[in-house]
Amino acid sequence: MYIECLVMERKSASGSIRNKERSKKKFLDAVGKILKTKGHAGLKINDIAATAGVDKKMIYTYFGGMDGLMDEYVRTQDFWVKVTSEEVEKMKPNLEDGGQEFIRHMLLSQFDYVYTNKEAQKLLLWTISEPRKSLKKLIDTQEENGEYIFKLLMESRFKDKLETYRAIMAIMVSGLYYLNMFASLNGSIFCGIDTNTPEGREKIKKAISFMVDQTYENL
Amino acid sequence: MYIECLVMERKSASGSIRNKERSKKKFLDAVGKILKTKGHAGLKINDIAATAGVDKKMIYTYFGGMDGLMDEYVRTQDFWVKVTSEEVEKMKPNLEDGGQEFIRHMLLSQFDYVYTNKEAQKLLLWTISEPRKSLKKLIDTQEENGEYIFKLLMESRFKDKLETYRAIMAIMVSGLYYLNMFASLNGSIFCGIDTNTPEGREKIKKAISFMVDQTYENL
DNA sequence: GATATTAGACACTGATTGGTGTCTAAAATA
DNA sequence: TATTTTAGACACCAATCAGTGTCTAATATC
Repeated sequence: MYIECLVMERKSASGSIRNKERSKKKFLDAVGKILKTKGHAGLKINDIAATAGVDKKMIYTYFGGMDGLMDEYVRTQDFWVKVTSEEVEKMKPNLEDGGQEFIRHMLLSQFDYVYTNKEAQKLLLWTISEPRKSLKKLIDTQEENGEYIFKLLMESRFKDKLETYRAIMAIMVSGLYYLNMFASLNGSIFCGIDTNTPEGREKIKKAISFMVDQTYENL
Repeated sequence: MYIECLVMERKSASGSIRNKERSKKKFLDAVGKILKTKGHAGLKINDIAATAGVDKKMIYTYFGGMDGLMDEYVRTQDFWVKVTSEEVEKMKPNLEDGGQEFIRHMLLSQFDYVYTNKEAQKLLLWTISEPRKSLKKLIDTQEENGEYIFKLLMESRFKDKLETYRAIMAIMVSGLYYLNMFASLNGSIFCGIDTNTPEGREKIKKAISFMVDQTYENL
């Protein structure tokens, strides 16, 4: 009987009306859409089902419930993980500068990327709002990726100063994260800089560039 | 009739069993307590009433509803507004350095303050999670306060470079905000720095101090 | 002390939430 | 083609949510 069960396992429906994989994708897309517009707090199971246009019951059968769906959604996101791995290849030729131009370029493009990508912004906000295994895993993966870059590009250049270098990067990266999240909500002026105007953003970029240079020249 | 209404206005109850002001305070305290533990998303009217030990109906009669209560709560918070105004007095004697020591001290103490004060942390998170008039007003007040300091201490020192100085401060302040919120949730290691250990925090402080010095020396 | 007012206890409504049971028809299997 | 499986439509439940009406007893006013 058990063997039969295994043998009899049938393929998922792949018709034009009933299609498991297509419906799963619809759910995952709905999560993305709602996250982008309402943030993680707006991820209610009824809304997701309505947005996907598929019965909510399927969320339980496919993903085991909301948590499973959220986790699977988060697992499909890797945003800047791939961005950076593309960039790191592009930048490899001139790595004799200890990664100075690479890190400058990365910080500046990250700053704009998070600004334009609302989904990434809400995901970022999610990670500091709610403890969740899959979010932690996402962060850990990013962290590993970053570690690879630190080891590859900066370790030999900064040696015993590497820890301070790391701390400086931590402040800058989290600073640009926060500024972008701040910009799109309760007022955009922070320390007198309007992070929603091109002029304001240019000032931030200038500051980032200055700080990178100072770090490479004087640390 | 109208005149009579005005004249007849009686004092609020101030007995030991029924006491308007005491109950209002209980509500405001309950908001603080729930915000600290569950964050702004946990601010449900039933929970607040239960925590306060006062009937939820009173929230409507006293504050006009949840929004009114939240707004009044936010209005009572002024956290670092007073911190900085105390500090600015203390630091006034040696303002010939263009505010270098003042800003160093402010950033470092801000970093620890946000770390230990969960309520401030959740309030900060609130401001980048939900648009709300009273939150915007709180931010604007802070911004005015900061503007006063910039004008007083840094303007004459940095002159046409003031805008870049502002941008650097914006990055550092928001960086330390984000790092603290990050630390208390989905993993504490950011760029290889563990912001939950004294060693990790010391590294961040060293970096802050370095960046302040570089700014004052080379901007 | 008598009267008017109001703090607050309690019960209730309707909307929204997450979650499940049942039935049908589409699609896979034999 | 006949049979089995399952996608998914629909109805339903219990819990939780915000908000309101009613009644009583504590308090203020006279």
